[in-house]
Amino acid sequence: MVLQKRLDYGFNGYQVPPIPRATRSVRRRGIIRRKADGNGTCPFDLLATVAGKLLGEGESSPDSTGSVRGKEQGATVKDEKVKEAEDRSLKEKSYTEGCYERGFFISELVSQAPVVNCSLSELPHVQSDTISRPASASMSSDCSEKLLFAKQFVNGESSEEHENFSSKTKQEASGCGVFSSCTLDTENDKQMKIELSNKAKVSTDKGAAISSSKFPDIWDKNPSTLVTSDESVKLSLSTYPAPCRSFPVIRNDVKLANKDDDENSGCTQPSTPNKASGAAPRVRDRPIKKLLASKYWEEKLKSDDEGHANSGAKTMHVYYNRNIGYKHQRSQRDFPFKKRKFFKCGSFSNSDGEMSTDGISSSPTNDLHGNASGCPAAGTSVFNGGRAFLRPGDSHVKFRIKSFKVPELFVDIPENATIGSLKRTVMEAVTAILGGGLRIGVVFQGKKVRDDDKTLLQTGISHDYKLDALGFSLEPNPVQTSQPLGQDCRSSVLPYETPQPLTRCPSPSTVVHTGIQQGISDDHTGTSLSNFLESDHESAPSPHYAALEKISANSRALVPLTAVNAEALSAVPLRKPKRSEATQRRIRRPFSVSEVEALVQAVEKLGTGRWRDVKLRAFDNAKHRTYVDLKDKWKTLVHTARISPQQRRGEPVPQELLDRVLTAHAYWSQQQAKQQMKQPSETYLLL
DNA sequence: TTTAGGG
DNA sequence: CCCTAAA
Repeated sequence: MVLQKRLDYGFNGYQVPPIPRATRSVRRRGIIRRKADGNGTCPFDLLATVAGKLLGEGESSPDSTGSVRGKEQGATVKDEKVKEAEDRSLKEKSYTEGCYERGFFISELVSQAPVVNCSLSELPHVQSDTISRPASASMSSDCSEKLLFAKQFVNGESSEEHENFSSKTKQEASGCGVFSSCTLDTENDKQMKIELSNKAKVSTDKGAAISSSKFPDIWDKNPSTLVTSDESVKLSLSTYPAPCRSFPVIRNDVKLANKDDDENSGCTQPSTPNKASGAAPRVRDRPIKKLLASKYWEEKLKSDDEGHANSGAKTMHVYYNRNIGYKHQRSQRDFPFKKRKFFKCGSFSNSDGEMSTDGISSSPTNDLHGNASGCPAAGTSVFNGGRAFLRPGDSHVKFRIKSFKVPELFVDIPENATIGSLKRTVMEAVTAILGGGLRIGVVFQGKKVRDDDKTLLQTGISHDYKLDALGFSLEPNPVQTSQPLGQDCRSSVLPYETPQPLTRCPSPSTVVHTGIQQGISDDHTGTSLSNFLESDHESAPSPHYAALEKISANSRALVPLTAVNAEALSAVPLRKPKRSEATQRRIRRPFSVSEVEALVQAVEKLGTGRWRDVKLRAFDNAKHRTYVDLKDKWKTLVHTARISPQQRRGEPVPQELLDRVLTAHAYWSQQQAKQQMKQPSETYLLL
């Protein structure tokens, strides 16, 4: 029985570390400089820049070594330490600072003991204050079973929410209840679920409308484990930030700019009581590679304390990365990660305070407020506070994006899976999300800026713009298949410009970490990513992917099952737009006459429709010729044979061969037709 | 993974 | 050649 148990983890949001870490490359720094002048960059460029940094950076530096805390801890379930970590994470998340919390809370409820509160309180990272609320909420539900509940709260809701917080939490708790229903009700069943989500509450409650039934997919595969109850769904929806996520923006900090390192960066909010916030920052910085490594987490965790790695001081110039790696999306179901269907608009913004120049986190409340503004009922998801500074004489507007949040993830993993596998699973999920394609949305003064051609100046984004006025959001690509919810919410958002290829986030790990940690850094920025689930990491060109893949590979050994769902917001697929370098088109290699002959000969013998055999027979050693290539070549040969010699291009193919092509084609077509005749007849007979 | 087709 | 739906 035990073995059978699974854990579902829903991570609502991971935060993506602030993009940049100052340390090494520019990219790390979150700072982006843009010209403010009219001629300068347009919003679109800005977006691209942001996205590029986020996604594009392939490698992140892994400096950190230490222990990772954030996520891992959260993830790790083992021992009390683990619990603590979870708690921590919870706290952090709960920390209201910025957004509510983006973190997740993970509480493990072990048999009947509603330990939650304690755990929360205990959470190391978090200052007790921040978290308590959420924690309580989650805590409230006791689950006899082990219940891991991690949630991020995202909120951008207004202050009201803030007040309501407790109530909300409760609700969420109830949401847990859902789980609980699974778990609690059936005490016998042991299930462990972890749900991490950033849920931003969506003012628009389409969510309500959404019933679990509508989104069965997510869970369906493992019904037992998954939470299907409507309530849960609702909750999540409600919580969820809409598809559009907003995140805090960036502030231009001169000061920050100067700093390099993680720790230094003003981003960190060390000062603030909320540790959670602090934690987040750390995460961000880490390079992806490290992230990958299991150690990665730990390191981050360690780093957290001290440093928040924040984006470095140096200003970065934006660059666009075009890495786009991704491949085809697999069906959602197949994909290990489950997507979350709904996305509403969730938005959360960070409060200004957080955004504060120094990187000082703002008080939670502030955040909330900020959020509120950020996510209007209307549903604009995005929001954030950002500041732009303009130095006199400087026509550039600098932005510093502290972090983007990664939207929730769902992980379904067996109870007996190892912590390591859990970590990997999460990592994979995160990776998938990031790899799915994102696009950036810009919100300025409460409105989405859709005109990519406008300059920053024209838009009003210049040195003197106000802090909260500018926000960026990560939006999922519309491409994704399912996005039932997401669409609704924000389809409006989508309309943005076409996505450009974004580079990948520098460090996935970071993201994750953050996530775990919880909304730590969020304060500033919340981002929502949409995720897709693309299964193929392979395709991903960027280094990240490589790293990721490794991870995943490793993890696989350990983890049997994982289902993660990423949600997709509505959005445009980033990747699609352009194929980044990563996915280069294979070089064109015209077939030589000899190859054509070999092909013709093989087809004459084997017939069409057996391309694999043809490949094996005639091109077994031609690694670059795939059976698809052979098939395509045959197709073109047939076409070539049918057209007049004058219309043919390229290296001329002996007419003799072309004749054979036509002959063989006709023959095999006939054969095929005969087969068809028989089959159908049988079918008819049956009918 | 292959096949089959459209792009 | 690429991309995908189907199988």
